[in-house]
Amino acid sequence: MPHVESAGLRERKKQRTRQAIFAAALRLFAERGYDETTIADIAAAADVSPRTFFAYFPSKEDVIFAEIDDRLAEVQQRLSRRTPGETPLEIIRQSVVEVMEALVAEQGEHGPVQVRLVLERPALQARALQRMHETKQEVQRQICQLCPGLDEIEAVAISGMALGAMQSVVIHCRQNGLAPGTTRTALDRALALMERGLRSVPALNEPIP
Amino acid sequence: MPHVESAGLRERKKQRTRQAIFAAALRLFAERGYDETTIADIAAAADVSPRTFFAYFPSKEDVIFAEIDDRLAEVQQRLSRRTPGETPLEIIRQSVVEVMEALVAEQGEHGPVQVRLVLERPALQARALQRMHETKQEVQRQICQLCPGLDEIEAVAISGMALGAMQSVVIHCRQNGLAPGTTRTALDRALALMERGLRSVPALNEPIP
DNA sequence: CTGCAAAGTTGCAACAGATGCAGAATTGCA
DNA sequence: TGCAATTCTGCATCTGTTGCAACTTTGCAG
Repeated sequence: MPHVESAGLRERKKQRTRQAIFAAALRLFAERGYDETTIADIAAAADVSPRTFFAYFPSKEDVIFAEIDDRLAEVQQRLSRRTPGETPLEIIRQSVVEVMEALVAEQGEHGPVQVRLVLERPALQARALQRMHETKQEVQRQICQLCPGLDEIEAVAISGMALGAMQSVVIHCRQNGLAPGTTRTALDRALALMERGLRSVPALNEPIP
Repeated sequence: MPHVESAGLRERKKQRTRQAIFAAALRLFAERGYDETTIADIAAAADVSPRTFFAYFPSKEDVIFAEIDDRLAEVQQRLSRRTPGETPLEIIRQSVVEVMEALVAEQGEHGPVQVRLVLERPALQARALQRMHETKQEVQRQICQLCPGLDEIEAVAISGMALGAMQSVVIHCRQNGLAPGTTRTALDRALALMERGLRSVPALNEPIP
């Protein structure tokens, strides 16, 4: 019998096929655009039948989101393993930063294409926002667990606030083509603002003429 | 020539047809569910041809969102007309409350069905979140215009924070079946939290054991 | 009242995404 | 080598969506 190693030839072949479909799809998306690429095109380029595509990805959208979803799931896992000694606020800050890093990671040659497609196709953007909302709920659950003294509504508000600010900052930086480092700085400023509160911003508290 | 009055028989008839399609669709969605209702079903129930459906709504989803979109557009319009004397912070608060009220308004007999569908169908939820994001950007633009002394990143963060908190609170209240009044109270608490800042919450700033 | 042009409606054909099903091909292992 | 499980494939089908051309209704001028 085969050992743990690579979990069998069968499994490896499956991974190779999946990767072939993924690579073919992203290449075609980059060349002709998302809507202009059909499942049949992708299947042909990956040398499988159109029907087989759906054995690997539940939908066309999922080709783009599979990786991002994996990374977000990983972050969500990590959220539950916290070392003592930190304050909840520090943990929230750290969580938000980690989620951001999972989102802006542009792995390999396809990352930039994924990001561009999500930003310009409303349907894909909608799905990304939904995934973000799931993450928000996960963060909220963690906050509730971490702070028994905190009302549930407050936990909801805090997670919504933190992830909402992050989401807007990331999208804004992306759309304006800012460098990744700039995004991180912007996020830090946003989080600082959240911690200090809006009352601390003079520009917001002076009556307008 | 016809006067302003009802803008002609033609227009009135169009409105009636639109309403018929809308009502038929919502009734069928409530009875059998969204996915289980086809365009053909809706058209038959509204006594028009399936092709005509698309002359009134660009897609099946739009039957559910047309009204909400209208209300949100109206709120966005109102954002730009502000009376002097208020502080930007007061205006932000007011804007957020107005957006919320546009979202939770359950007009007529179909409102509750719309809300339920959006909450339980991921695809519809995704679209709702996307619309919310557009509103966020509109609020951001207003903040920028209102506070010339404010950095753009900060405006982005503030709108993301405010609308993000509101969004989470509304969804949370909906999913737990809380009364509308409770939602308003919860939103007020969330906004207060945002104004004071997270540093003001003791539970967040004590190290966990 | 009548006819014409504009606006609205409809059927038809076509395409793409998605799904169920059954048979063919492949793989793992005894 | 052969069997059983797994995977791949073709086929039929359904649904949403769009373009097109023909048909019908409506508004209005003469």
